[in-house]
Amino acid sequence: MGSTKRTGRSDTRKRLLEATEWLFIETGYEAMSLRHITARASANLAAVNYHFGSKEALMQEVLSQRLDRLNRERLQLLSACEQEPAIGSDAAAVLAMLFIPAFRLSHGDTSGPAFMRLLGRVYSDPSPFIRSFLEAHYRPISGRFFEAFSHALPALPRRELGLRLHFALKALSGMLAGEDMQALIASISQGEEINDTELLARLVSLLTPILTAPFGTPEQLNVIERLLTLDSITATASREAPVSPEQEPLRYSAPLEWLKQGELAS
Amino acid sequence: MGSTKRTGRSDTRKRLLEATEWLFIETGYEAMSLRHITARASANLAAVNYHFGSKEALMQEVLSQRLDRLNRERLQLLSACEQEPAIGSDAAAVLAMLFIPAFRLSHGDTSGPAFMRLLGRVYSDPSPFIRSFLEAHYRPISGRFFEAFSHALPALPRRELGLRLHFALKALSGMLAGEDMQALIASISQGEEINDTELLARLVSLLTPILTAPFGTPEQLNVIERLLTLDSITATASREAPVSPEQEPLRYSAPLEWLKQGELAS
DNA sequence: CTAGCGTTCATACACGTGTTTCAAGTTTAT
DNA sequence: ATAAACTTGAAACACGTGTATGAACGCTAG
Repeated sequence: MGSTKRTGRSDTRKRLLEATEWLFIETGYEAMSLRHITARASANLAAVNYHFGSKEALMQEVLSQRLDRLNRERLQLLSACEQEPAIGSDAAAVLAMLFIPAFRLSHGDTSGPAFMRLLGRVYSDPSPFIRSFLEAHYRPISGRFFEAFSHALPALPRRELGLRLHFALKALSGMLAGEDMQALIASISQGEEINDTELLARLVSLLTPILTAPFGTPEQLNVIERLLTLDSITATASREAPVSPEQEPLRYSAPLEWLKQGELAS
Repeated sequence: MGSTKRTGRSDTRKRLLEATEWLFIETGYEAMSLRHITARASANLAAVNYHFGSKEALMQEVLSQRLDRLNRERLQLLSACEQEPAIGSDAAAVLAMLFIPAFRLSHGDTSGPAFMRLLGRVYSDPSPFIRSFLEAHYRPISGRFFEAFSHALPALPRRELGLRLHFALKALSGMLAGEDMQALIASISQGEEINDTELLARLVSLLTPILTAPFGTPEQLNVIERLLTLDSITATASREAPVSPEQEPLRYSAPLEWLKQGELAS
């Protein structure tokens, strides 16, 4: 019997966890107040301090529940692949090993596609608490995957690899954060009848070049140099004739993002 | 004489602007309180409301002063390049046109390398005010540059282009935000005697593949499929033997990021 | 039934936030 | 010098935050 001290039938603890997860996904850590959480969970304000002790402990519980399992399965997949050199030494494959468990968890689980949004939030939330939690919980997996990438890309200096990984993961998290990804997954995966394999391959193929792209070619260098001179010309030209000390304010109206522009003309 | 209503010699307005910019770069919008600002500027708390009216108006002034000029010069450079088809139809070159003015402003100006950090902050700050400001002030340039990219990559569907641009810019902003970029620019540009052209070419060559990479190849699809089966095997295996209902918490210690890992073994 | 324990409730605390007020000081112009 | 305009100063306001306190409730075991 006596497993934990918890005996009674009270689902308010679970309701608090769900409400917290939802609000975190929707608004982020700082903007998510205990009063919002308890209101959404139909619980009393003091309930969170009774069940968890503090806001941070609540959040820690939510994140651990989701991310620990994810990272554990990522490591399992990596271990399983390291036996097969054909896969283990392919940078795109290693990248996919980071994707696939997250992708599966976001599909099969009760949370549904919300899991991806949670990943995006937790990767991009600026709160110090979230950042330190993330760094802490990624400590065991970052080392192993760094070595895997290093093994798949032996020609790349380790410092350069670290830079590019940082780069690629930022791109990934930025991608997951917005609703764009959900829209993409939802519309494409059933609208245009693409299967999971193709969608995953597409995502991976967008990311891998960040890791494998060669340094600037001579032609690129020429283009850059040409642009630099052009830029200095136009810049000095505009400075010689400063139209107004109060630089004319750019007119603006409704928000419009890159993606929406792409949607316009399909 | 009567240009504006301002006559007196009071530099507290300028001090407020500088303190605001510094604190925003360092801590972000929400974490930057008016009391912090006025303390750092050696001004009274009421000064900001007297000179600007509100915290948002203060921030708007700071951002306009920096970003309006940047975007104006970006557009100038784009216009100058559209005359030359050899450059105007190269995706890497168009990407460089976004970089170069920012790069120059961060070098020549009094603000120094802080300008890059400001860009990173403003691109990644989650505050609704910052986001709407950004969307508003990028309205005039996003359209023109989208067309430029579309012209340079005619084979890419517009929707796909929007997706990839969103992707690439997220990666860029994530890059600028951290201190990694400053460390990179500082150490590399004078440590390893690389010139600005090479550094720019390197950054551009990391970003362009996101725009130009082909869709998943058949070999990639095979790899993904193999990984998917492997993943489902390991996942079900671990689910059949659930070690503990309370999943064992991953042990963690000091923070460690990808980049730092790369620095370790040079 | 009743004592005890786990849980919920309303309320209060101490603090930090952006904003406002109005008196005092300082410069500029008549 | 006197008046007007501009600028600073200290204090307070109303609000939202995370946390703490006891009293009341509900169930279950003795």
